[in-house]
Amino acid sequence: MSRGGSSRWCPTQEQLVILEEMYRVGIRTPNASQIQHITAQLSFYGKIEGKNVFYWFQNHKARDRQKLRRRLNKQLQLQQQQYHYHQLCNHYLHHQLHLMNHNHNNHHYSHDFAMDHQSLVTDSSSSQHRSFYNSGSLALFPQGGAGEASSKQGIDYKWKIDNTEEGVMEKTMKQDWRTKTMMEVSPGASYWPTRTLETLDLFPIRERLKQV
Amino acid sequence: MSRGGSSRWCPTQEQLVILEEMYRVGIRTPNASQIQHITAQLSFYGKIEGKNVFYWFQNHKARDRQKLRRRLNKQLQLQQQQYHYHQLCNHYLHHQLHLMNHNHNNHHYSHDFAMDHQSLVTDSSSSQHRSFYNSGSLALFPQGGAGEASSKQGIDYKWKIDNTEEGVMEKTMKQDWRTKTMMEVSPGASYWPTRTLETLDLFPIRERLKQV
DNA sequence: GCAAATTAATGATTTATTCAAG
DNA sequence: CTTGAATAAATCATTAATTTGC
Repeated sequence: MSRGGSSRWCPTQEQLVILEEMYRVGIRTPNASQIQHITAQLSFYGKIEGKNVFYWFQNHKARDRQKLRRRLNKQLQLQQQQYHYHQLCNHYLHHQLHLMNHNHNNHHYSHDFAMDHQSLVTDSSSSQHRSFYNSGSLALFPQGGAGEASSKQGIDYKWKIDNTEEGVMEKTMKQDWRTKTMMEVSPGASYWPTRTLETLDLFPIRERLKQV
Repeated sequence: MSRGGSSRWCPTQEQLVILEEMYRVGIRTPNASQIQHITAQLSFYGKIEGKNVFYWFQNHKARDRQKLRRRLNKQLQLQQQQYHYHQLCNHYLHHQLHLMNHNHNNHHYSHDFAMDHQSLVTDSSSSQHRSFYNSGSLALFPQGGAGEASSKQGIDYKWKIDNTEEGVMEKTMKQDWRTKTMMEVSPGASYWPTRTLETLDLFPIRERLKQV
């Protein structure tokens, strides 16, 4: 835009201060009448339109969230980086020992901890080492050589997960896995929860509540 | 269910520890094959089915979010309660003074700060006092008696906002202000953003990027 | 100092996702 | 399952900060 003013609203400092204050005390998505009020009042301090107020709250909210998310992600990454291999090992061992002492009612353990410990870093078939710290991925399960229990089911999978941040995680996993599952899984496995026949909800027990 | 076991899966502590660890490092919504792997591996520690794994992640994720939200709400509430009236006053005054000194390029101020300060607590027409702290609401704007600038636009609104928590706020504001606004606002005001004609995006300049 | 060049902020739009009603 | 309202996310675009070479 050439004549008149600039092509976009440029809030005066007073307007900004007040908007920020309103945001701080909780306003996030003002409705029409609120926007009208705000606009009217802020016009005291300079040219302003309703859309400016609307957009300002939209953007401020979004960028607040963004900042928060970035902080959290950075923190997570740090935590995970600082979580060195031997700490994980110790943690795992500790739990195993603990459980050894307290949870003997259901199961018997035929494997030894040296094996478990080893399996955290070593691929038993290839002897290729990867540390959690360097690879950014993590092997959680004991692998192979566990005798009866393990061989009974032929468990030999290696389980690796990407150590990516939450945001990406959430994004890439948004698919209806249930339909996918039905295609992928061998039909014999009673894998999927047996659903009761869908009946119409003629008389809902109670109204759907918003979670807080 | 009476014979066999209990009617629902009761995770062993090992299973729980591993599930929690997997959750901690980022797994949220495992897909079919992931669930198969997890189930197979966890069956080493006790009876378990795929649906158990599926439901566990579903529930854990949901309850995590819930917890987070509650914490945030509580914090917000606390912050707002601790924000005493006189602090707000000082803050406001401070900014006004600051702006007095640094922002004279755009506007002229014909009202004095004693008035502004006063207006924070006093309704000029009724002399009835309310503190922010006691009423849970907040008056941000100078009121009346501002001479030229104010009378020029006939600004005399009193602006009060509910000091409720985020959740409630969000609830009551769910309406498209744009359509509403068009109905409510006097037609003369160039209030709504002038949209350029929409053209089809036949050849997107570049792929859409994900935010990090 | 200062003005072009570069970068960071942020106002404005568009696109995608979510949620619920029909 | 479809649709509409509402909102969040992503992106575009302009302005302010900042840097840089003189």
